[in-house]
Amino acid sequence: MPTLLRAENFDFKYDCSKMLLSEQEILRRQKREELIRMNIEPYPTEEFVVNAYAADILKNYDNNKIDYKHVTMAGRLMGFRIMGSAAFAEFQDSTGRVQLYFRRDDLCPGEDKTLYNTVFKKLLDIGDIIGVTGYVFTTQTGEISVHVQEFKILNKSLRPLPVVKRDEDGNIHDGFTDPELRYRQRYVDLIVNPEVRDIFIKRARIITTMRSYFDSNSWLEVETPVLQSIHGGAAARPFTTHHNALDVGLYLRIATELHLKRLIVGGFEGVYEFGKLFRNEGMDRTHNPEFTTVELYVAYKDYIWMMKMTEDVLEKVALAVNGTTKAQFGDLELDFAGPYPRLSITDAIHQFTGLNVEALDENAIREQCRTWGMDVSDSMGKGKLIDEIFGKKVEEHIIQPTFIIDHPVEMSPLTKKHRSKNGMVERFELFVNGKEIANAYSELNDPLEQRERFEDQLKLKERGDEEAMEMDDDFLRALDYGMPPTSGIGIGIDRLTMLLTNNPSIQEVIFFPQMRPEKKVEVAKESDYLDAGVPSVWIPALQKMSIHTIEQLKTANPNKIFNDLGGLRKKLKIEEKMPVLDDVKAWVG
RNA sequence: GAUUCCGUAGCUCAGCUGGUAGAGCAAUACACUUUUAAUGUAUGGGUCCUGGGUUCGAAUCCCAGCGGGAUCACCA
Repeated sequence: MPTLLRAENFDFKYDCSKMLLSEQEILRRQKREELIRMNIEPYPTEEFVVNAYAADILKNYDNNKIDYKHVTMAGRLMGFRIMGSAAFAEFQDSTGRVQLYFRRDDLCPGEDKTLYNTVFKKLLDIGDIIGVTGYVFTTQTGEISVHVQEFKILNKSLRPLPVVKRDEDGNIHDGFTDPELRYRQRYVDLIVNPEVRDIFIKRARIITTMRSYFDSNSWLEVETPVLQSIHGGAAARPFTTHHNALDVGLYLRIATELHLKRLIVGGFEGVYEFGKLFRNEGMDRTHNPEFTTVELYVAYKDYIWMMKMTEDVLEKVALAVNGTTKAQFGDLELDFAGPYPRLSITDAIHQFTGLNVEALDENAIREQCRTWGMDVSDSMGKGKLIDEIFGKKVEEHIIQPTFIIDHPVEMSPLTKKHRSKNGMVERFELFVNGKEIANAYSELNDPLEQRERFEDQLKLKERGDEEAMEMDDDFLRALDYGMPPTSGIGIGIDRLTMLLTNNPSIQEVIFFPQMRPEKKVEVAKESDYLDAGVPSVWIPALQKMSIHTIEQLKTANPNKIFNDLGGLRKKLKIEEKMPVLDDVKAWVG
């Protein structure tokens, strides 16, 4: 064993990305080697058959002790309390944690106590994955535990996990909390922060609940292209990419709308798609460049029907996720039980600002905006101004689920004109907690009017509006054949998940939110130093001087290296006699 | 994109007006047969984000850069 503890093997100084290893990482690599020397495979290939899970044991053992006389489990070691010839360990599987009890003389009934004294006590670490066989019992202090009779290493972990401690009241003592580390290394976050798992389990439940609701109505789940030569269906800046074989530029989709409506033309009565959309815009706590929506289109319906559908499905989703239609969000209690209030955009403005935009002309509204200090230009029409006022003055006040309906036509190029309100369209947006989470229309299906609306968009594009839609001739061709009257809706899955899991940040509900790439500094290997002419005995001394790259070595002052070498030779107990100054100059080159 | 705060051991964080780099957990060694975040004793562990500058001397002050958080702008 003593050899194990000397971190002198240079092969273990770097990880796979050539970063320098910490003391603990080197030690774990040496433990791995030691296991191999003892003919214990640290990474076994064969299946390990499990017949019990932590959550099940904790829940059912007290009422059904017979069934837990012989359990086999697999999971990760999360902590040890060793006391001589007996020990407790924290064990975590996919369902939760249970305590393991190890006793030397049970594991090693004969003379040879190596399995307990060496393999268990010395060679296992927090983070290792093991399989255990034993029986469930209750300790004197009343904790349901598994008395381990056999264990098998399933994976030796080479990197120390953060150790998060929780006391009886659930207080966290050493949290793994740095958002950057948590998002970049979500796997670690998931291992040590169980509440993070719960968010994603709820997210999955939101999706499966919606899917089964849609399926129960015989609407068809479909998939449409992500790579598109024309991006449409929303106002947003797209990502661009390139297809080599066709040698054409392509966009990543910003919406699924136009393809789904083509499928309604094709004769499906209802189609829906869960999928990623990509928008090349700013990132913040409510925006990720790729995000998930579901869009649903149902023929022979209008937006009034769609409001009822929305209330119904969201109520079911909230119930499925939290067991109640109410959802706690910060200090707020949101209630997803329908029906939700319906407020026209103009009434909403009147209610929250006192301004009656319907009675005023464009100029009067623009003046009012300027008195409020809003940044508005003369090119903005009445519709755009109404939209701006709503965004600046009203949106944030709408907390409980509310349908904002009947938007100005300028802002809605794919929406049918309102059946009775001039200049308006049949559209609703569902606002919750001041944020839009769904957007729906009575879909525009008059091909000629749709062409005019696209042409209006092109004019905006010519004036520099990067978000304006492009003309989509194939979509218009489809409408020429005839699309039944249809209502469609898009729901933001990420934002809905935020609301139902009480998370103010979208990064918390996306496994791997977009981050700037990590910059890695490649550290020189032993051979790199040797190539530069440095004898291997002096390499640790150079590393101690913080010369970790050959570039650093080449730009260093040889006199300083020479001087420091003298001191480090003593400190590192290097027996070799000192090189001469000219040798050092040769290393630097 | 703008403003602002932060970056110190594997993790969470101290480190004041510049003077030899600290704690808890984790790790290592020894002791310990029922512990509940936390047994005892001892030990090891650092590119103080990077690069410049000021200074006799910089984790600390100044400048620039990199990364992240928050707020705002755009957007869903």
